[in-house]
Amino acid sequence: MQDDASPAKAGYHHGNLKAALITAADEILRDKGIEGFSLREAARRAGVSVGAPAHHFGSANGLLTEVALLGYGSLGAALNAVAITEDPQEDLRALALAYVTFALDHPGRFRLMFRADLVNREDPRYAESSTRALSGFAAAITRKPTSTESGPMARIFLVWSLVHGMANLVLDDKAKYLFGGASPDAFVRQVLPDILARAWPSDATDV
Amino acid sequence: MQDDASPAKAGYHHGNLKAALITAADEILRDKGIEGFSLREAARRAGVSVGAPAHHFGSANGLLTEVALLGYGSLGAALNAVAITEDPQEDLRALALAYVTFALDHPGRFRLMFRADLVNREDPRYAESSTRALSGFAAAITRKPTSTESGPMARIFLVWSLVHGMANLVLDDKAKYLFGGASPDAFVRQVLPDILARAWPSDATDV
DNA sequence: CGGCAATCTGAACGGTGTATAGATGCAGGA
DNA sequence: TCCTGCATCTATACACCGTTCAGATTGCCG
Repeated sequence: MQDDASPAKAGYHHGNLKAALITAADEILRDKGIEGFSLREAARRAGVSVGAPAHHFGSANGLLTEVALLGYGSLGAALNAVAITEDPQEDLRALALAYVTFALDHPGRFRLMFRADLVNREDPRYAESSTRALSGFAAAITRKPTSTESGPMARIFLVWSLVHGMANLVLDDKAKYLFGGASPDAFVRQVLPDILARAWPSDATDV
Repeated sequence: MQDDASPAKAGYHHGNLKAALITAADEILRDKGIEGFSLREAARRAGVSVGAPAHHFGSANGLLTEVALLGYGSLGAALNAVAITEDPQEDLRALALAYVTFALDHPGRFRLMFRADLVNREDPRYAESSTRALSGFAAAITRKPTSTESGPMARIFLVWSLVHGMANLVLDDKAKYLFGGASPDAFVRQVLPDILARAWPSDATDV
């Protein structure tokens, strides 16, 4: 993605503006978060005029949709990088940690991915991209024996809710009200693993 | 709050502008959501010039902080309205349902309450207001026996994460990818109670 | 009843997204 | 090789936004 951003040729025609704008937008998200994003700054970083992005993306929504799709790709990669063990509970703990870590490492991307007002979910790639990102969770949950007769969707929803809630609370710096003034990063590294180990012990049979 | 908004006197001086602006802002959140809010429109709805709010709140941040504090008050009221039974698990299910229902009934307020960039958390009333709102959860969790030796803070964090994650996923219309195209409202009324019953059965001893 | 301080106005500045008319230059056909 | 069509990009304009500030207004207190 980095290389795609370099102009194929300098001059009136950028040569690779679409990719350059996507990269620029992603970098703004990294630098200033989702609230610091502006279409004009993306154009500025790509070295083009304010109206140029409209031709490729129609609107800011169109550009951010592309970034969100990349975001789901990177989340999926982060989750798939978690080694699969023979203990589904262990896998769930590792996936949960990876999920929260991703949110903390890429807060801009993560927040964008869930913003229905900024991302065009009608894009046919959206459902596929977001579903694939969570396929690791789905697999671990289906592999995991359960004592309840809950359907797989209900179980996925519960697990997803838990990790998504943890990610959001930590990202919004709400955990500090419960665990002292520890930084979000320290919390995830030092406290969260313990919490997960007790939430999903390897000998449990819940959900 | 509604009555506080009516001007004590018409004329150059509004008479009760501070309360009127808070009401106007809350109504904008109800009508157009957090992204549709603007300080200028709040001034417009209160029938006052664009610079008037600055005197009372300093900035948009200051006004929204007041609205967020009211929001935590209304969330606390919604949670405290849940009847306390002799079954802590039953209480947790009712609280969870109330939490998600509140988020769905007041999406603008709910989203604002967790926006660190829009709300001044240094305000001394903030910590008190948000802690009190969740006191019902804390009480139910402390009353609930557990088989693990997790600390109360860890247990609160887990429960809060679960309900907060559910609220956010439903609010962001993500549940539909798991449970067909059911509207968020229908999901909360028809599907969620079942899910909660299986997540926190009355005879369980987890978390 | 006079003056002070709180309150509010109105205009200005720099920022935003979007629309549109016109300039530019690449690519492919004659 | 020329040249024409079309995709691409520029520049400008418009309507918003938050914040600031000098000045007008008025309630209130001495």
